[in-house]
Amino acid sequence: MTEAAARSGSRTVRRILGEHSLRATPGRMRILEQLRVAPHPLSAAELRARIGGVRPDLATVYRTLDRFVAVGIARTVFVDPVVRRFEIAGDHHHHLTCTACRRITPLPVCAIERMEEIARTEHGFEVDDHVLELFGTCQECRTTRR
Amino acid sequence: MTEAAARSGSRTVRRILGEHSLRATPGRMRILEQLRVAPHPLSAAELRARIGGVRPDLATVYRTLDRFVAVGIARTVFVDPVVRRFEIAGDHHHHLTCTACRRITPLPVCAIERMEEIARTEHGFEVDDHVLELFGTCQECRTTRR
DNA sequence: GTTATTGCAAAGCGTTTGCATACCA
DNA sequence: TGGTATGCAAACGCTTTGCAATAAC
Repeated sequence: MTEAAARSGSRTVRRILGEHSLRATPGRMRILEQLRVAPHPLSAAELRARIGGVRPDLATVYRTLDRFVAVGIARTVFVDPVVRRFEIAGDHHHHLTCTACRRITPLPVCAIERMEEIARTEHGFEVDDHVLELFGTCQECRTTRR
Repeated sequence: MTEAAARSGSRTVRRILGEHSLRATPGRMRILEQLRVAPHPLSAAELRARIGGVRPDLATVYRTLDRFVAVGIARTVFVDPVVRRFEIAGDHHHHLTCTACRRITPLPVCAIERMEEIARTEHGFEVDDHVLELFGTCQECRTTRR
């Protein structure tokens, strides 16, 4: 990366944090930087490992990611029952998780039949199962005053 | 439940285990029974709690559920980042997870737009997010000999 | 200067594993 | 009877938390 690019990335990251009223600490900035350039959803430990130099503590990574999720900068990805994974909350998309090698590939499409076709034709990925869960609020929770 | 129904359920459970070459031990049978009558995906601890009398050890529940998943009797449901949930591997379906009360409701439909419509009209559930992950084998894993 | 954030260390919690015992086929 | 399943207890790995020190605004 050129120095100019790094400076511009730093500005962007600062701006994003500011827009969400989060203090721009060095650790946070570097965590957000990694989240932005990650090729696929990362666990907290993986994300930390990608940070060069003096890395923030794992606890800080978790706290920061929770914060990011809370304000909508990041999102949790459910593909692994043992590790929680995070990704930047940008365009809505899904993933191809290989059950053999566990590789995770982002898939920028979302109509299910169409997705399976694209997985096959463009990624040579044979879909044999999928997980689709809907989240929202049930009637009861919407009508009950809090 | 009547005695006759219990006897018939026991026979069914025995048959299912037999069909998968799994020994019909009391613990296994009771775990499978609970899995069959569960109204929604259960964690190992929740499932164990539903067993009356002398319950099998939690470790046994885990081992048994893993076994069930391996042979295709059960399936893992990804809706919670901290607990693994299991359900009987019957008809393909999905779930409505309320982000407020965490209640999980099965939804026996699977074309996404249609699902959202049914969630709204038949369950009064307002979908505002969903998880859709595809599983299968990538090209590389399929072409590499093992 | 105030308040939020961090590192460190310890605790927490769901899940897995080793091993001796008990059991099904 | 031989291989499998179980209970118990300890280990494990990911994640969270308390607290004093530090840094952002």
